Amino acid sequence: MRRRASRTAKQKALSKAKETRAAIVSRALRIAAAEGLAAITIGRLAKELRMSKSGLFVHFGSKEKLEAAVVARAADTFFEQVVDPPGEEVKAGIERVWTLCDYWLEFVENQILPGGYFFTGAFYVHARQDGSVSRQVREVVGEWLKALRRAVDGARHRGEIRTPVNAKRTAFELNSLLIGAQWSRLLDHLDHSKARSAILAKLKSLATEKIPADAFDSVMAWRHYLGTRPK
Amino acid sequence: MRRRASRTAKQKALSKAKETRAAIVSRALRIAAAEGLAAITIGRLAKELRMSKSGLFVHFGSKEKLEAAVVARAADTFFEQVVDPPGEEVKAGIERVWTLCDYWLEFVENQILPGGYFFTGAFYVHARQDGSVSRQVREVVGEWLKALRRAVDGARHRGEIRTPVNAKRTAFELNSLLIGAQWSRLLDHLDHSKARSAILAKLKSLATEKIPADAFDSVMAWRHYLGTRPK
DNA sequence: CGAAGAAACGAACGTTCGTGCTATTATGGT
DNA sequence: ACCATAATAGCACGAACGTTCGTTTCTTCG
Repeated sequence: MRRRASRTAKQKALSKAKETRAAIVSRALRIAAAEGLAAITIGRLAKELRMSKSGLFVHFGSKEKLEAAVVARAADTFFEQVVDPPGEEVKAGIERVWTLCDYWLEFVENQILPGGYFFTGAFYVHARQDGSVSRQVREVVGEWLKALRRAVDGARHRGEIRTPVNAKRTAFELNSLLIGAQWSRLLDHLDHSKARSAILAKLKSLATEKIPADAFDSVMAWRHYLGTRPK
Repeated sequence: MRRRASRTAKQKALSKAKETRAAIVSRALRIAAAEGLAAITIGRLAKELRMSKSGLFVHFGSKEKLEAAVVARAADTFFEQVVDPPGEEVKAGIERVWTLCDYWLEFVENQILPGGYFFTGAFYVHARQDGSVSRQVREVVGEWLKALRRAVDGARHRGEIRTPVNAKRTAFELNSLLIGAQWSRLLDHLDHSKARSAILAKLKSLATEKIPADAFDSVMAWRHYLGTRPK
């Protein structure tokens, strides 16, 4: 009984700590998304959150664990917004492929993580580094690419994509367009319409006659097709 | 006359200093290419070069100037290897476009800057930052894209690319494939053959009948065509 | 209310960062 | 060989880094 009581107390108390922890991670994520993971600093975080360095520190035990928490949170946000938004029907076929790309671009546009280039930037920094955080970053990026490949494969098995096509290569080309779009956006403040057109053109070149060719002619046409096609 | 003498002395001495300076920049560039610009540190450089921090420091006057020198050297290397290799005839038309892309990939493959992802990585880090170094990085990347666009435009004016085509968009798509190729290489140790095929496919879809379509069917076929076509 | 325990604090540790001084050593023209 | 001057070294600085410590404040249950 004493044990039970103590555990209850612990839980309540921990919930308070969890809030603080979450607040720290949020703030750290904002910094990281805008300036890179390396810009996260215990001292800076403490100052911004009006806490003491030590009080903040104990929530994680080490800088590395803090960074890991930030990456994990960023990954959650990304997958929730792009790969499987909760409460939304799972798409299939070419629509699934399109939706992945479309949401990816939206994710960057909306700056859900301010700066919006969290993983793209983080990946380049950590691609060749070792350390658990770097591994974590690479893993998330790998998961994304796997999801994209699975979508292409799914569309092929559904007969919406021509069969003699390499899913890996298609995913590679689509992913390239996405990254390139962000690149152009960062360089010239270009919007993503070019990228969306290019993606549709790519899909058009892959699609079977199951889907009317003119559906791919513009983003508008495509969205209209998605709304009106026979289920 | 005294002035002349003193200037001569200065020049000789400066030439010695220039060597040291160059050695420092080389070492710093190696670090930056492998671990990012941020990994450059006066202390680390001094240790690796068996110099004192201060002795090294005075060559540049500030960390920022050192970084600027590193970026400048990296840019020189890049343009020399990719955009206009000295002593090589300037290509034209579609061949010029292909050569730019091909050399770009080679630049990454050969790890001329070890790690090979100097500007791609640096760009992501500095795209949203301000400061003269960041501006410098963005400028180099902009120059590259401009060169690519000019090449596409040149090919169009030569009648080798279909006219109703947007040079900006084509350059965007090609650049995307390049960046994406490096991305895949970093993620999966993939080689660049997928990228080269995709680039040729893109060029094929753009080319006029001036160039035989089957020349684009593989890298081998393309290289053979380049070797045997009528001048 | 009072005791127990969690959460936050303040100060300090040892490093490393970039950057100044002042002194010493190398170099090269006369 | 000498001497001006360039090149480098040595040392110290203030700030910021991540981390640890002992102490204090807040929360919550009995």
